[in-house]
Amino acid sequence: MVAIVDCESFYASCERVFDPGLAGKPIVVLSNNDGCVVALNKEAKARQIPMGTPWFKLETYARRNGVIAKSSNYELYGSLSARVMEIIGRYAAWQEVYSIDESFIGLRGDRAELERVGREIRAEVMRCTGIPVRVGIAPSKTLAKLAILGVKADPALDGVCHLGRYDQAQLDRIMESLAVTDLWGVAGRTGKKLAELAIHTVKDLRDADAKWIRKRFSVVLERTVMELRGISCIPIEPEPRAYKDQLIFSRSFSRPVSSSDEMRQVLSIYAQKVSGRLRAQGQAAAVVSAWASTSPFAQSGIAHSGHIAVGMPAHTDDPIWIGKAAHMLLPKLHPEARYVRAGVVLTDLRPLTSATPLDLFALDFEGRHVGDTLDAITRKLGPTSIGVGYGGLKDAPVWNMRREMLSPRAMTHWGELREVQA
DNA sequence: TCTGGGGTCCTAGGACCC
DNA sequence: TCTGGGGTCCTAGGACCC
Repeated sequence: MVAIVDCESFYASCERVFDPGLAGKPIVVLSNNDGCVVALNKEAKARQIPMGTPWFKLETYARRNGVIAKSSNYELYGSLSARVMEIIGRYAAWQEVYSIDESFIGLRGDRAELERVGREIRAEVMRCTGIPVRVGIAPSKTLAKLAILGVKADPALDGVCHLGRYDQAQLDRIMESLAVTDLWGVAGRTGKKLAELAIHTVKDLRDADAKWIRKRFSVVLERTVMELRGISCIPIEPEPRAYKDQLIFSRSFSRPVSSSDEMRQVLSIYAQKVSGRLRAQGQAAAVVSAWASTSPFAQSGIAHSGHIAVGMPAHTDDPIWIGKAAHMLLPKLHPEARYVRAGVVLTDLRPLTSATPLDLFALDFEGRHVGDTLDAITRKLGPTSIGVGYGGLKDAPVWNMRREMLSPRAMTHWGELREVQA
């Protein structure tokens, strides 16, 4: 059987672990730049605050109604996540860490046994970390995800749902009551297309002709149909990937950027950031893409987004070359548009060892180890201590990220530990 | 004034080959 | 009246996830 263990309102729960005074209060966690709501605990959900609400629209309401807002503290969430995942892993032969707050695991045993293990996981994760988790158990990943919906809907389940507790008639009723878009893997676009074909509920989809679904949609949705019938066909990936297929560094600016000089600087900095991640993976990239776009919410002004993809003559991890490639975006941008976001993307990645280029094609800066030197300096003096070329200019238009409600990094920095008086 | 960031997988269609 | 067939590789874009 497949089980999914997912953390309840993970970011909000992390905040609460180190600030017990927050217990019972509505908490929202904000995206970078304190832009919009990316997580809510159940008290905040009960106040009908929608996910994605921009903070500037919520701020007044929040202050008046005792809603606590927190800037996102990924360092804290990441370290707590690692601990939670390690504990979950003790209970299973294999484990796929699916996201920062979810893990698939494989379990064996009869229903009673699996429900007992589920409760044990829940209790142990709570005891060791203070994070509440839910457990959904079923024959396939999609159904395990569905079982989690059961946990959310029925408090009597006390956090653990083995789908086998329902007989066929009950299961039919449950599936009939759920919209297809409640399913893992079915979002709005597909939902709309399905609705045109009179498929509205999970049960409708389960009972649809799988081959026909494949023809009209894709093999992906066909797999969902099979999984709903209890036939597991989305494989488990126990081994974390050694490498990413692509690396992205993208950020919104703290104010719009129009001038070419400023954008050149932004692209240089982003290129240096993403090339740092590349070197951390021990990889080199052959394609550099860059993009910039204006605000989709702007009421006036020029709406524009530009993007380029540049093939490199050889695989490289050099921040200077990657920066130069990213600069090729500049002529594609509109001189009067106010850009609010940009990104640099690296694809066609290879491990550095097998990327050794022929000397003939080696790039000029290769062998000078500019990247390694940058890495060494930033490790010692911090991420803003040095940059090359335009990325080295002070007063960058992008770095004053707003994080006005940031909690301490209580798991990873000595100076920010939580103090307790006995 | 102020609306996130980083990924994966699949498919259609074009380029190219013989 | 008439212009092949079969295949691979690559990429852009769509859809989805958290």
